[in-house]
Amino acid sequence: MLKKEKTAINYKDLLKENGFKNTPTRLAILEIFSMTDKPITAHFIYKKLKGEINEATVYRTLSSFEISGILKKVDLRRDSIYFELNNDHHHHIVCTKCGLIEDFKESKEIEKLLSQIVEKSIKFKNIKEHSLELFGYCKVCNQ
Amino acid sequence: MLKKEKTAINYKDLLKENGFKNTPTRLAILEIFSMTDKPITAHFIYKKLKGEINEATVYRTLSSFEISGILKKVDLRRDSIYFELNNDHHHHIVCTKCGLIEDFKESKEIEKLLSQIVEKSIKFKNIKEHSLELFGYCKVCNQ
DNA sequence: TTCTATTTGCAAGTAACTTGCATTTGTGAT
DNA sequence: ATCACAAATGCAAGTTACTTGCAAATAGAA
Repeated sequence: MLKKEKTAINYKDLLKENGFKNTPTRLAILEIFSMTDKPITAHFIYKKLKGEINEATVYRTLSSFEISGILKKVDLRRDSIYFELNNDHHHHIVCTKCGLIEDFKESKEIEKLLSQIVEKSIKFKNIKEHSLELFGYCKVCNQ
Repeated sequence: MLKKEKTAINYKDLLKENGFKNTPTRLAILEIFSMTDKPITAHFIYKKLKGEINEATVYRTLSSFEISGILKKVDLRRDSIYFELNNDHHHHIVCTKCGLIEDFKESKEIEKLLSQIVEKSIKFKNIKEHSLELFGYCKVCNQ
């Protein structure tokens, strides 16, 4: 198992705020997310912490972090589900050939147009989130 | 196995255009898609045709239809992948509680804003498609 | 009708999680 | 500091959704 270590950012409080116990496993997982600027999979985290953590624990942790809102699920049309820190709202452009990911921020205009769609909806009232991902070839793969 | 039957719409030509042989299985699957106005899963199709078709064949057929462009994959954040006919471009509002789906058409404005995002991208050139799904509670589940 | 590549059925295999249960550990109360 | 207990973890087995290998069947061309 992992040993307790000090972390730069205060993840202890983040865990506490969300009703989680402050364990080395959870700190280590949050560390990896903070060091990685693109969405990652459970398996990626498992490999990074291999020997120090059980894969089932990774899945369980990611799942509870997602429910509490610390993490966000991202579907990149690949084999498995990706997660990223849920601290700034953005979307992705994904190369379906090599897997390259580029982030983009949603403009105020798009946000406004989406909320208009919800207002016009007959059956829906409470829209919490949305996915918006672009798929295609990056400049390298497009050659 | 399924017997050959006449279908109202000419799926025979659709299959031929896409280089597929005209089999009862494929016609039956296309029938189900044309009768169903929302995205469906491989398992849904299998149940509809139970006893007349093998589940592996359903998966194989959906996969090749998706590659050829007859069908479109939709990720509705549920257990399995959904498919729908790829004949008119639209998106979905999904109730994460009961699974209710409402379609919406993308406005010209959104389309324009998305293409501006691609133009501004440094790493990407050839964007083929995008996902845009809204998630939340429908009016019934929101109570 | 015959030939052949494609399609299908069947069964086994795989990848990505999930779950049950025993053990360990963090945390608040004493 | 110690205790008590719920929460967290490890391990192994289970599940689900899908995939693959291969032999048999069949659509479509000749």
